[in-house]
Amino acid sequence: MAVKALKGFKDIVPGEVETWQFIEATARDILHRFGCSEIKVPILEKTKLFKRSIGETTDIVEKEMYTFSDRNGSSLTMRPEGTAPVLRAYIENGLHAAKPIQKLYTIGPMFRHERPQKGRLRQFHQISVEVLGTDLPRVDAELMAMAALILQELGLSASLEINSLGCPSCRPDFNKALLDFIGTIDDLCDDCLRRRQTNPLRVLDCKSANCQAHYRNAPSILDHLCPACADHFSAVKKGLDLLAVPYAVNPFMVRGLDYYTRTTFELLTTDLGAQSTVGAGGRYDGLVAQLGGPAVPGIGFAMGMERLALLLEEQGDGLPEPELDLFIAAIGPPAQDEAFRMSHALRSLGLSVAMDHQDRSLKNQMKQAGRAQARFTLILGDAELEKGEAILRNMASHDQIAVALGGELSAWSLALADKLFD
RNA sequence: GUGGGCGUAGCUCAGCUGGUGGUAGCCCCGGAUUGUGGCUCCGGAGGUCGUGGGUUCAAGUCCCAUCGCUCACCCCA
Repeated sequence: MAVKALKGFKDIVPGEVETWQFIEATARDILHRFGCSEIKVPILEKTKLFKRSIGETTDIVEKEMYTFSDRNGSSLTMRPEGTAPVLRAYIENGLHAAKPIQKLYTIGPMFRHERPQKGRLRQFHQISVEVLGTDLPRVDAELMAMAALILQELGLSASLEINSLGCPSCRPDFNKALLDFIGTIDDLCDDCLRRRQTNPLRVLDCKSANCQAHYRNAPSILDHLCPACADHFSAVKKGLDLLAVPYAVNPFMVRGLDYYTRTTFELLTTDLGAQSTVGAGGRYDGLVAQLGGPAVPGIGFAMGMERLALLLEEQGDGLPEPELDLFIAAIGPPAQDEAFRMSHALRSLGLSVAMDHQDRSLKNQMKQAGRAQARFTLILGDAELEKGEAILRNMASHDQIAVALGGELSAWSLALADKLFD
């Protein structure tokens, strides 16, 4: 049996990769419009980094990380998310000193050992953005508006939900109120009983109809925000209103990582099977300091590229086929030699050129040219070599003209080739 | 970690209560057109029926095991 890829690890093959390139190019373009700079960070980090940032008791850290020992015995982990490595790099390279506000993005693979399903893989890819050095609410609004714009320019629709998780000074109040409330319910489902211990907030997300009926009266985090957090949240909403970005407030929204403070948000869709989140993020004002850096606030989000690609299949218009400038159809060994030389010369001039090296029939080669979406085909056989000119065929119009070998051809450009047919 | 569905050609899939693997579609090659593509027609190539065992005169089909894929739960991008 041939060796196959690991479970949850996927190849992105020609025919699919064009979608990925489109996603990446679109995202990069928009990110740059908003003043973001790319940063490339390693895929392997010390395990400690993720335990400290994501949280020891989160599912990611407890059971989903690809962690193993290096040859010297130190514990390494393949990054399960992008924020921690980027913040580590930000601190390590002194980027806070280089610029008061850093807007950084990174694109690449993340790894989580989960059971794969639609829209979820063990190696998946994220576009991950971090804005460091400011806690102005408008930055939050701007970041969400940017995320929404990326989806919009990809031709995708998703809804934005926002919430505030408060800060270390107001969240404990809410946690206590929530736990008190849960304590009054006597028929929680098994999942919720477990969640009550591990992450009380998460019960509010329960899919059981019975539980949901109870939670309708649950305390809302938004009623427990301290004045500073409440002000921040209303300023964020005002910012979104000013930019005319539609959103819904969801006080029950929960995030899976421990480091979030204040603003959190998700971009949701119903077109991804059981997965509904295409992108998500939030503010993490204590995290940089917690990782040993300066006490600067930050906010970020990530979008799942597999999920974007799935959505493009569901909602998108399809991508244009790549074109080929020229196919050279050569008949017979002498013509093939000449065509071989020509193909390289023309590629050196900037044209995309294809030819066949297998001595196939002209008919077959024309077929290949058609399949490859060639704009022009150059036909070259013994007769043409003798005359010193080849036949240039415009594939769309079927017009053909004779062109001198070594003359027009050597000076070809795309524009010239079109003009030759006037 | 738990549960459901599915493994037949490179891809998408037929194959009924066991009885010789499909003129199937796409793709590929050749021909119709001695040197001119996308359409059409004709011909051809391509298979350890996931793997191992069992039942049977006979297994793609039934049974067991195993591996893989997939969807869902948990959780998440």
